[in-house]
Amino acid sequence: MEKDISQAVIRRMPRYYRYLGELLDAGVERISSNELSAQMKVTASQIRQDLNNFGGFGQQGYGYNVRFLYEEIGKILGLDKQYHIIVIGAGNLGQALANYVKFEKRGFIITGLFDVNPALKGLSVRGIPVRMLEELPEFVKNNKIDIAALTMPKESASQVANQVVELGINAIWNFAHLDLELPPHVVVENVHLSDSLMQLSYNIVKREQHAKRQS
Amino acid sequence: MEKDISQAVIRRMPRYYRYLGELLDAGVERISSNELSAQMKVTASQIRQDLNNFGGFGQQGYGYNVRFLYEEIGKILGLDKQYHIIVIGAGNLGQALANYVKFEKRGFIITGLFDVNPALKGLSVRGIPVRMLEELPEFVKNNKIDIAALTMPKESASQVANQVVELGINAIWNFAHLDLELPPHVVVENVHLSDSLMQLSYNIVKREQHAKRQS
DNA sequence: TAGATTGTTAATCGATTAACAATC
DNA sequence: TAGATTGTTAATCGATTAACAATC
Repeated sequence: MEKDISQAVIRRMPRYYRYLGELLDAGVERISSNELSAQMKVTASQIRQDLNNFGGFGQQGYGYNVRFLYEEIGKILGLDKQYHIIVIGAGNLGQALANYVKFEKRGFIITGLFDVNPALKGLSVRGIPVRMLEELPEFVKNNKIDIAALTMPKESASQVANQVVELGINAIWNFAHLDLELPPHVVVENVHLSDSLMQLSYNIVKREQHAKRQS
Repeated sequence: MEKDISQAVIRRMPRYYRYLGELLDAGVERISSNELSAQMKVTASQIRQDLNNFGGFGQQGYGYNVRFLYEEIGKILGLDKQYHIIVIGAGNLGQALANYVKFEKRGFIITGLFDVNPALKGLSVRGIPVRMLEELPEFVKNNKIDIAALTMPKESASQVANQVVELGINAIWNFAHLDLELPPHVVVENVHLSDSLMQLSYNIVKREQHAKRQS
């Protein structure tokens, strides 16, 4: 059994993917770890180490073929597959996800939108009708769903997460501000916007203290 | 000059803050690093080390006073101050931020909403009117703004970021999917939703490979 | 072949965990 | 005072960087 790749490496992969995509769009054919290092402001050593966790994608004396590396990283990230997503919570955030066309290009297809608010009945976002939450079991039975995005208030998130897992969905993109406790086979990715905002305010305060110390 | 505290520690602070807030709401008065460790699923050692970066908040033989520690972490994160935020890009995501009342409780006040789309003229979210982007310089001159949240498409993000910095705003909450290149005094916090989604799909693929190997 | 650049091993640096003396 | 638990030092572990032999 091969060793697990560290989360630090995984977090960097989408960024490599993005830079390579831009190079590809710009018509660049090959790139060395050194050139990429300069653009991305990470060490060339780190780039080579990171990539070699997954295999040898380059060639001595040449560097990396941009298109090839782009596609390989895409495969590593699972972007060669399709994922059907339901969004639970059809407020602004849920609608924002449903509207974000870029996701579809990468194989993430928003298939359903759910809410408990009857006022949203009849609303449809990019052709996807908002369904009432009680229709969820039936819907999941009839449609292969890979991911549930939770964009409802945190009060109901825990319960809905359990329900979703019981219905056989094993991957959750969690925007609710709490830690979900779920069976180990369930993959959870958290987006905690308020944590992010607090990191920002920490850095603002730090900068101001720093400035004060200077003077 | 004291040493910089590592980003790893900073990223964990909002989570401590959240758990302590919940303990406070639950009426818990004191907690030991060991009890907290069990709840948060991190080591007690890490909790003590993290906190002692900022000072000794506990007491031997007693543990930590929940309310005191909660408030101290709040101060560390700068939550004892107010921040005025403008959101540039009044699409679903921008509206979601403007609507998120929880932020206000922590001192983050959405003060303005901007967009280039004339169709949004007249719209108002939680009493905040959507203004046209050309009104931005005037608005920033007349209002003290601390943070600009960028929720517009990435194509214009770089240019708007530069403008915002020129107008004297030195903190950016960046939702656009690109790396902003700004002067070093500007604090940037990125939220890259598609990176997050790719990490999720990576973990889905990993789990499936794992399951296959088992069988 | 000579030059360039990878893949990979070794060295360093930093972060996490363990241990325990200090002290409430 | 005895017991509990912190604050902090030391040990371990892991991640990053440097160096260089392999090789295109």
